[in-house]
Amino acid sequence: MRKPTINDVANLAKVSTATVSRVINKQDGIKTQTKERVQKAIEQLSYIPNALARSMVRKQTNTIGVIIPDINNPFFPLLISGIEQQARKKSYFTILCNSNESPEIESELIQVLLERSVDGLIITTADEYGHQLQPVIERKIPVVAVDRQIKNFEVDTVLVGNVDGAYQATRHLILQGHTKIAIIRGPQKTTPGYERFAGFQRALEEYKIDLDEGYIIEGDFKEQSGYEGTKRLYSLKEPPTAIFTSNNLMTLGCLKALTEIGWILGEQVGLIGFDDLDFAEFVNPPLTVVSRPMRQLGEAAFDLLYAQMTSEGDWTKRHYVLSPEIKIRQSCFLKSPNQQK
Amino acid sequence: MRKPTINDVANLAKVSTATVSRVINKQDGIKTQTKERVQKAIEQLSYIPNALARSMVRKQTNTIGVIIPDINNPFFPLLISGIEQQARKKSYFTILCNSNESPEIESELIQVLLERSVDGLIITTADEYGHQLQPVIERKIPVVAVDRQIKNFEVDTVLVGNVDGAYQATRHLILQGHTKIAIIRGPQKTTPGYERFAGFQRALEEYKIDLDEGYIIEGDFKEQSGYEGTKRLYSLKEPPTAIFTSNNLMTLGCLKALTEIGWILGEQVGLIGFDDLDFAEFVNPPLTVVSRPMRQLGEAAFDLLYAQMTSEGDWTKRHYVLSPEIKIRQSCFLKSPNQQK
DNA sequence: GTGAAAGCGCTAACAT
DNA sequence: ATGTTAGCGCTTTCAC
Repeated sequence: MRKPTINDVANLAKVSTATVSRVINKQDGIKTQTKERVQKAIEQLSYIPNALARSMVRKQTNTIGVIIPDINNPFFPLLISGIEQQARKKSYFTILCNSNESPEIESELIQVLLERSVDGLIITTADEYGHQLQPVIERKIPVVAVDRQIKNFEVDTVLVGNVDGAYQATRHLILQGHTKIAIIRGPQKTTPGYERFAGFQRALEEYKIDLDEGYIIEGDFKEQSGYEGTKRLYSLKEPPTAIFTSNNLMTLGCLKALTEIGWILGEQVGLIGFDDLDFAEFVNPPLTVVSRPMRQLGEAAFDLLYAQMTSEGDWTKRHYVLSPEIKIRQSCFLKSPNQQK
Repeated sequence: MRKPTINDVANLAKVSTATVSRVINKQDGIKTQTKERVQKAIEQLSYIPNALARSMVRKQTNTIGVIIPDINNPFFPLLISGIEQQARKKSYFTILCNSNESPEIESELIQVLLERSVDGLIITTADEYGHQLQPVIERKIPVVAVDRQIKNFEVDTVLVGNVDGAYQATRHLILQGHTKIAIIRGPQKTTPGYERFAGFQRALEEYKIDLDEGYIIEGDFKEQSGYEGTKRLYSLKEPPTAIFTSNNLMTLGCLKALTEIGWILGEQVGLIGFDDLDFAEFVNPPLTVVSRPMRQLGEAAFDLLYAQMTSEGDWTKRHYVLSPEIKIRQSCFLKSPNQQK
C-alpha cells in the first residue's frame, strides 16, 4: 500500500539499489539480463522514482521557476508557451507562478521557489527595483528578466524595443494628420511604462508637436485605468483626436469607454494600442497596434537561462532586445474633413 | 559559498538542529532567548529551509499539480486564478502545466508531477477516458476533474451545465425566429463537445425544428475549425440563418470567417457562442453568449481537492455542476423582414 | 558488472 | 526546554 521505493524494486529484482538506480538513469555497464529483470520489477510495482530524493543528492531539480505578474493578460500565456516549449526540449520542468502585480506576493513566491530549489528563474517583476531578488542573486541562482528590467542587479534580460515601438506608433498617428495626441501611459517606475512614454515624447518632439499636460493620463496597465483615462480625456474642453494606449488591457478599457460614451472610433478619435489583441480585427474599425513577438520573447528567455545554468564559471550578463512591429489596420484614420487623407 | 543548511544555523546559534527545526516550524516550548538566537543566526546566514528535505520526511509537499489543456484559451487563466486564490489561502503551492490538448504530453506531465510527489491534482483532461490517470488513482492521490469528466474512473468533478447552457442558447435563437440553425460542435468524445450538442438537439426537438445534417459542423474547439466550419456553412445551397458555436475559440474563428466572406452578422446570420469573450461587446453587433462562472469553477475545484486531501479514511466522490448564464447582446436578432422582430 | 555504504537536509520520536 | 538519532529515497564513490 505504501509507495514502492527503489528498495522494493531492488528486492523484487534481486539486485542492489545501486543497480536499479543505474537502470533508471539509463547508465550502461549493466548486463542486458539484469536490466530486464529490473525493468520488469519496476513495471510490476508500477514504481515511480522519487524526484525529491534524487534532487537532494544531485543538488539539482531540473526545474525552473517562472514568475509573471498577471496571468489574465493575454500577453503572458504566449510568453509562457515560448518558455515551456524550449524548457521541454531540454527536459526542464516549469513551475509557473502569478504575482498578480504584487511585490509582496512576488517575494513570497521567490522564497517558495528557492525553498523548492529551482535551478533557475525567469521573471517579469512587479517591482523593477528588484529587492525581492536579493536572495536569488545571493545564492547565484541563474535569473533572467523578461519584459521588465531589474534596476538593482545586473541580470540577463530579454526585452522588446519599447521606445522604438511607441515611437513608431506615435509617428504613425502624426503621419495620419493628428496633432492633438493623448497617451494613456503605464506606471513610470516600470520600464515599459517609462520607455513607451519616452518613445511617444520622442516622436512628438521630432515632429515639433506640443504635448498638452492634460493629454497625459496616468494608467496602471489594467483595464479599469484605460477606461477611466479615456473618460477623463473625453471630458476635456478640448479632447484629443488620437489616443495611444500603452498596453493591451488599457486599450481594452479605452475601447469600452469609447463605446459607452459614444466617442466614435475612426471618426471622432483615432486609437493605436501597444500590444496586439486577438480581436483587434473585429473592432469597428479594426484596430491598429504595436505587436510584440511574445512567443520568441519566451524562447529567448529560456535559452538564455539554459546557457547560464549549464555554463561553468563566470557568466557575462547579456541583454537582448527584440523588435516590435506595427500592424496597421484602420483605427487611426480620421474621416472628418480637417484631417488629411 | 555552499547553501547554508540547518546544521550551519545550529552551529552558529549553539543549539541542536532539532531546536532550529522547532523555531522554523513555529512550534512552541522554546525559550524566547534561544529562539531569538536562532532567528539571528538564520538571518545572518540568510538561511532558507530546504523544502525537498522537509517533504521527504513529512511525506507531503504542500504542492498540488494543475493540468490544463490550453493556456492560450482565455477560459483557463480565469480557472487558474480561482484555483490559486483558494490554494494560497490554505498555503498550498500550485504547479501549473499545459498539456496542449495532447494526451501524450498529459501523461508525461502526470508522471512528472507524481515524481515530484504532489499532494493532489486538478485536471482538465485532454482525453476523457482518462487512462493517463491510472497511476494517480493507483496511488490514491486526490484528484479533481474540472470542466471535463473522466470516464474510466470515478473522481470528484466540477462542471458547468453544458446541456443546460447549449439548450438555453439554442432556444434563444429559436425564439428570435430562427429555424435554420447550425452548430459548430466540439469533438463528440469530450463531455463539453457531446453535451453541448445534446442541449442543442434538445431545444430543436422541443420546438419541433428539423435538424439538417449539413448544419452540423465537426470542430475541434480550436479557432481554425470555427473558421473553416463557417465557410463550409456559407457555401451550402441553403445556408443557415443562425449559428451556435460550441466554444470561444471557434466563435472567434467563425467571426473571422464571417468578416472575410462578408456574411453580415446580425443581418444575414445570427450567432451565439458558448463561453464569453472579453471583446464580445466590441463586435459589431455585440455578441450574445453563454457565459460560464470560470473563476468559481476553479475555487470549487480546489475546495473539493482540499477536502479530499485533508480527509481521513474513505472519501465519497462528489460531482458539482455550476450553472451557466446567457448574456443577451445583439448578435442573434436578424434585421431581414422574414424574421419576426 | 554489481554491491555496500555514506550521505543529501530535514523532522520526529525519544531521551535527558 | 533542548539534544540525539534514526530514517525519508535516492545517487555515487569505492570495493570486489
